[in-house]
Amino acid sequence: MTTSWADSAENSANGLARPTRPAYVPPHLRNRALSSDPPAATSYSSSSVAGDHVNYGGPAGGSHGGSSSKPDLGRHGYGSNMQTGGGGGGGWNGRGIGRDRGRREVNPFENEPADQSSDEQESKGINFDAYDDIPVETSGDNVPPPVNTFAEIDLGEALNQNIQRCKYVKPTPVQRYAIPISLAGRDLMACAQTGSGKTAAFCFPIISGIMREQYVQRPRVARTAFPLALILSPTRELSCQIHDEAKKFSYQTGVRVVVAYGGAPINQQLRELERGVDILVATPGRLVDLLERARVSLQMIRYLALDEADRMLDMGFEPQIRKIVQQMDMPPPGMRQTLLFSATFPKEIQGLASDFLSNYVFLAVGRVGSSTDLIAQRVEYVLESDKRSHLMDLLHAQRETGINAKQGLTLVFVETKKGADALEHCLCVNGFPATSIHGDRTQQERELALRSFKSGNTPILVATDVAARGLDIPRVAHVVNFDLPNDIDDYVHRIGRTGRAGKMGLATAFFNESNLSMAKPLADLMQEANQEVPAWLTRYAARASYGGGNRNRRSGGGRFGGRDFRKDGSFNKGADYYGGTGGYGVPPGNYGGGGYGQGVTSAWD
DNA sequence: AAAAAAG
Repeated sequence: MTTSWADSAENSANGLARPTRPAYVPPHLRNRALSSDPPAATSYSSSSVAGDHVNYGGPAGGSHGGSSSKPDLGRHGYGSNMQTGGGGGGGWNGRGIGRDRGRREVNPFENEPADQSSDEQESKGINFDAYDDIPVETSGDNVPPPVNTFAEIDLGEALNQNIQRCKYVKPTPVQRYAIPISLAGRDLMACAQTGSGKTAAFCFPIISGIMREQYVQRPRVARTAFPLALILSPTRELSCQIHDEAKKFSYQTGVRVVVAYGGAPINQQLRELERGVDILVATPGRLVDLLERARVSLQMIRYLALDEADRMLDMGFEPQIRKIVQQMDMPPPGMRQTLLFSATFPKEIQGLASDFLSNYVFLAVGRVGSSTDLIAQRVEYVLESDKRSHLMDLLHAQRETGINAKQGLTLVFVETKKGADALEHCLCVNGFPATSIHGDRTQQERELALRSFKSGNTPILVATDVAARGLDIPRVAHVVNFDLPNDIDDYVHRIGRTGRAGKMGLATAFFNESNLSMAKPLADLMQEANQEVPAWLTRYAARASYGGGNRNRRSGGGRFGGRDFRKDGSFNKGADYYGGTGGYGVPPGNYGGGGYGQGVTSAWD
């Protein structure tokens, strides 16, 4: 079995390729793929430093079934419609291959806020010390080893340039592990703390993979788009954010990214789809709509990524996700690569998720409480009737003491949409510049509110859980849980809107008798995160009755969903969170990949 | 019970 795509290219060029394996043809060879020219190995050799442990087209050793069976989806006639202009040196730079009908690609880096260079370090939030000593658990067959630098992974010249343009210096911990696993073609279930660079972790391998294979011939059906990759997320704003990121990563790679979500006119999205799509980022509802109109087909999907995967598979979303993944025309597990990411991953959801996966690698990055180490957590006992005035006291003090002096933003979570409107109004009336975001507002209003908040124009945002997950809003200095959620995982995601990219953050929660079910999980979480737990909360926690709606999923002391549920029920029953058989706290160099080094952070989501 | 996601 060949493991390098140079070999594959050679086989293909000689017309000997078996149809069961994908064959790579470097762009500079594509328009003469059928000639007898020997394939030159020069175009990529310079960057394939890590050939010893990162092999494209299949895992090294290739001994585990299923994992190497990359889909072969009618890939014939490669090079048939290729017209690379011979431009560029790198064999990877297949820009603009017959796509987009000559339209000039907008430079997504152009309008980047031209950082005041003194502030650049600050704004990019590269904190190289914050994640020094991160425990990692991997499990699964034959797990590909991590890398320490982007340079040792051959992602392709164009993508490397974009990584530089993004000013990512080193891969973050989750990226160090997840990218090689994905590049090896393996399915992946990954848990990593909020704000640790998950988006890039799944985007890089997908973009890189498509760059290698964009010669794939797709069916020609009028008005139907055939994306090669699908990225699903639970909210429209998160899909937009992922789309924006993916656009940057795929600039000048020839890989086209399109976003589709509800609440916005569908026509423009349809036009974008008609211009061609490689990676489709979508929310479930709009995607189902597009599938039912047959404007999108999933039959060519080779990569499926679910962001906030546990949320996507919980009660509200599961039927829609099953429909998309299992009841339309998407290739089954093993014929596609599936990547699931979240900061939390309850066991029961892992069970559901395993339906979508084939011989997957489980990855948990982050020591107990590692994310929340960066977030100072406070809990205050506040009666329902005192919440508003208490919040305004906080905001007022904040304004005085200058905790938020540097344009710090405050994100206030409430339980209901009506509550959000009411609180926003109350704050505005009292002279606090606030706006709000929730599912009853129009999409236009939602996006405006988010922009206004991000820009600091209205530095207070009142939000429902629509804003709890994934949104990357720099400079959120303070998250207030005006109403606590009923699920500790939701709390983890909410406070994760601050303390991102290695920076410090503050989270304040208002607790009262209506939050009794949260007393124990909250106290446990805070303790794990080395936070001071008020004595009154400890008393509530001790009193917390069994079964009172408190399904404490982490009775093992678990944090960040970091255990592979496949280990449950066997020898590990009742063991501590990371007490498994190995992989925990991987010592530097254990994988033969060189030292872990000191700072390992940089490319945050 | 609530929120999100199609119109």
